[in-house]
Amino acid sequence: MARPREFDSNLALEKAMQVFWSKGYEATSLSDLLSAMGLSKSSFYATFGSKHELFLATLDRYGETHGAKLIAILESAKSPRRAIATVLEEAVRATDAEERRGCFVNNCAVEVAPHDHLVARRVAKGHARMEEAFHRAVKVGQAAGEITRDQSARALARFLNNSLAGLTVMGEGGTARDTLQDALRVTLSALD
Amino acid sequence: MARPREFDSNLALEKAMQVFWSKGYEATSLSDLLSAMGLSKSSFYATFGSKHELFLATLDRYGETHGAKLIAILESAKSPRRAIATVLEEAVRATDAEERRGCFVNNCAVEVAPHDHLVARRVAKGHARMEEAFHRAVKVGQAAGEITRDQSARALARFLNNSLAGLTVMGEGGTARDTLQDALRVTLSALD
DNA sequence: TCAATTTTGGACCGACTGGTCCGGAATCGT
DNA sequence: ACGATTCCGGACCAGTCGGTCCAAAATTGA
Repeated sequence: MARPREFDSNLALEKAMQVFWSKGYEATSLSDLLSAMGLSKSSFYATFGSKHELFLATLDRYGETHGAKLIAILESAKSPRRAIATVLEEAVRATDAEERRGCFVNNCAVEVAPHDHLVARRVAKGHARMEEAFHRAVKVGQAAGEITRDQSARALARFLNNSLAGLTVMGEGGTARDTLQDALRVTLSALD
Repeated sequence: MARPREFDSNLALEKAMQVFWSKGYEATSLSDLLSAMGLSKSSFYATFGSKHELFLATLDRYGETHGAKLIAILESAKSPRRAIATVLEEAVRATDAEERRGCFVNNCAVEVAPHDHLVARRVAKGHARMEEAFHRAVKVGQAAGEITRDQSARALARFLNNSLAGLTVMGEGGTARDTLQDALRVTLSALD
């Protein structure tokens, strides 16, 4: 019995994430979401509860997709040093996109986290997972002699995470690619 | 002739900046501004034109006050190396404040700049001024032998600017002080 | 004192906000 | 074919949004 739902809720969630990522939380209206997700108000509220709950869900989704992808790169079998460079270069490359929207987690850290502890928790978790991934990569790299042992793996991981956040934010501000590449180059040289 | 204005428009601008800095552009309503600035709607529009024009004015003001302060530190007669450390430490220290609100310019880079080229221009200018200040400090430091000459002063300046942006964003996301200090320490060690 | 000038509070505007609710349509198992 | 169940479009809600406008009050130089 029961009529089956006519929309793919996973797909709708993905669409919603794209909108939030592009426009931010406050600037995204219900009708923005409804038209992007392609469903009616009733279905929206029945399925996702509210704009805020949906937002939390999109943040989670971001972690499971984009976040996981970066982490996978860091854990790839190739040289950890090279993997780290790839991740940072990815942030620089994103600057070329027609639409600069940075990293969803960092956007949330700036716009929403200070006033919303549920968002803050997710942001902190996202950062922590990236730090752990960097940490593992650095440890492997140190063992392989690719990365300096003058600094602890933990400190280097935190440093890399911080530089990555910087790149995404500077990129959103419109900083030229060359400028970011200079910053990236020095960042990587700190691993020597 | 003419009745003199009853409010200090500079003070009102300062109050408005504090509100925008704390809440962001979209989340700040007209009534938030009016009550913080202590003036009526008519005076508001007669003096500042619109919410958006006021926002641009507060961004300019931020550059002339907070931005200039950081630049002054970088140009202080003391050791440039020490001055650079002070500026970065300042970003870490800001994390302790009852309200984490990061750097107004970086907040704008994330929330507004991607969709508003007037804001984007001001953000770019703010970043450029910081880069120049870092650049001068690095050059002096290199001449004094405090800072490595393995990297160009320009690249180091861009690297420092990027790390600073990272610290402010990570701080807003709730990152622990120790974590930021690790990142800071490695950043400074890259100057060796 | 008085006209000129400017500021002021607040009424008012249409549009839109996020959110609720209901009646009809669609699809199921039987 | 039919009752049960679920979905969906859209009417509707009070509140707020940014912004305009005007009449009254206040302060000026003369």
